[in-house]
Amino acid sequence: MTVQKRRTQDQRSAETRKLLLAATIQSLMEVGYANTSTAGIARRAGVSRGAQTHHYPGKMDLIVAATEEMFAIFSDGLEALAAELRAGRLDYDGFFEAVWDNVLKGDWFYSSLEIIVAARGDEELRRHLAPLILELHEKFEATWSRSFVATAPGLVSARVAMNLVMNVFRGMAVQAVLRRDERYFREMLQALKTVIAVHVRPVEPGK
Amino acid sequence: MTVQKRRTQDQRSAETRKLLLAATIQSLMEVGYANTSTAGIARRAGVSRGAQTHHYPGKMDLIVAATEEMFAIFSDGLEALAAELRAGRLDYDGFFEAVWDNVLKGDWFYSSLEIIVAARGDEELRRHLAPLILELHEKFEATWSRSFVATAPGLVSARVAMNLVMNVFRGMAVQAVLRRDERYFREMLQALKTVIAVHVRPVEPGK
DNA sequence: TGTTAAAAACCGACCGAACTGTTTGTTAAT
DNA sequence: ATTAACAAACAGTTCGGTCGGTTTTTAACA
Repeated sequence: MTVQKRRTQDQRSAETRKLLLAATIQSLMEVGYANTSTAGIARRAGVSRGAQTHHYPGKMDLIVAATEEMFAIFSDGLEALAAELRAGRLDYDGFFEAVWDNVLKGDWFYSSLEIIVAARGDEELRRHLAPLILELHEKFEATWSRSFVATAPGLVSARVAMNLVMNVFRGMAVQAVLRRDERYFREMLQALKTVIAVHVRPVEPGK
Repeated sequence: MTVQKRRTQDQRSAETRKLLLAATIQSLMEVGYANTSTAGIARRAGVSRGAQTHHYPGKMDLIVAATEEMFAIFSDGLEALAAELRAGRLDYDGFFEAVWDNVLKGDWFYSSLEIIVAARGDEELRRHLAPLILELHEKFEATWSRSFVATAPGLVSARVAMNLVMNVFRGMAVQAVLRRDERYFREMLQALKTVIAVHVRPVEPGK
């Protein structure tokens, strides 16, 4: 006989939603969008299907809410690393290594890739996600421009350099799906750092 | 009353298969993997479902065969552009523009992205695709190393530079799904050319 | 060369499984 | 008592795979 804790309605809602969103992200990460079903999410979350439909009536609601959560995790994570860099507790190389590690090892990147790709074939999903992506990019750029300065802004601005880096990471992660080769990725990462270092450097710590 | 052309069995097979593979690629491009069904493919191809199952019994057979076709189109296209570059009929800038144009405008890139992402959640599909990807990469590297030389091979080799470029393109294409901004992409492309030009240059035409 | 049996290509109906959304009923909180 | 949270069964659809039957081509043979 388990003891029933008394929880407020808000607590019950919040906990159930949290479970559902975490299960959604996990499902996208593990089995991909094509194999992610609302029933499967409810099962993973340990929540009845009725509870799931109550909080998120349609599959789209679940996906969009999970995406918001992922993007928040992502931008918070990047900002935390950038703060370490600005504080001088992480150097240029270490920062890149840490970001890449976050991309490849964290749940959120591949989950968001699944969703973005799915959105390509789903007009409604795309409409919901587009503003979220724009907001995410703005946060990225804000974080990045607080942390790096361009050596020759007229040629390659800090903002553009950042987008190059993020795009390389995106591309590498896609490639990693079918080509899991640690040595190759270390080589790529090293080259990326070299190539970007020409155009951008961290702000002076403490400045 | 249409006149029935007499065709050999080989011709009939080849034509039907061609229609089915083209329809598969088109379907992946237009509606994505999640919304691509075997019945839909047969409909697009103007082929009965029976004929489809005869030539490609399972969905996987269809997908794998279509992937082989796409990869062939892709590597042939890149080699053709590189040949133009080597012949001096295309300069460094023009080559990059043309490759990017191929990526964004052609059917094959997003189709292959759909398949790669789907493969992440499907062990069997991944097993079938992995060797195809390796073969494709080898062709890329062969084409590229015939066409470019590194300025400082010890620092960033021609091979690694190419992979950086391809990864940036991959990343940009993914980004383009939710952020269709022509100006932004031109800016990125310009920066990419600038950044890579430091480490790599085309072989001398005619050499 | 004309005939015909075998093989290949093609057709479309059918089946079970899985999924999303809906609905009706129950329990817990206010 | 009223409302929100939770539970579970149900309905309609779609999908991938299977299968018996038909048409076209091939090839053996008289």
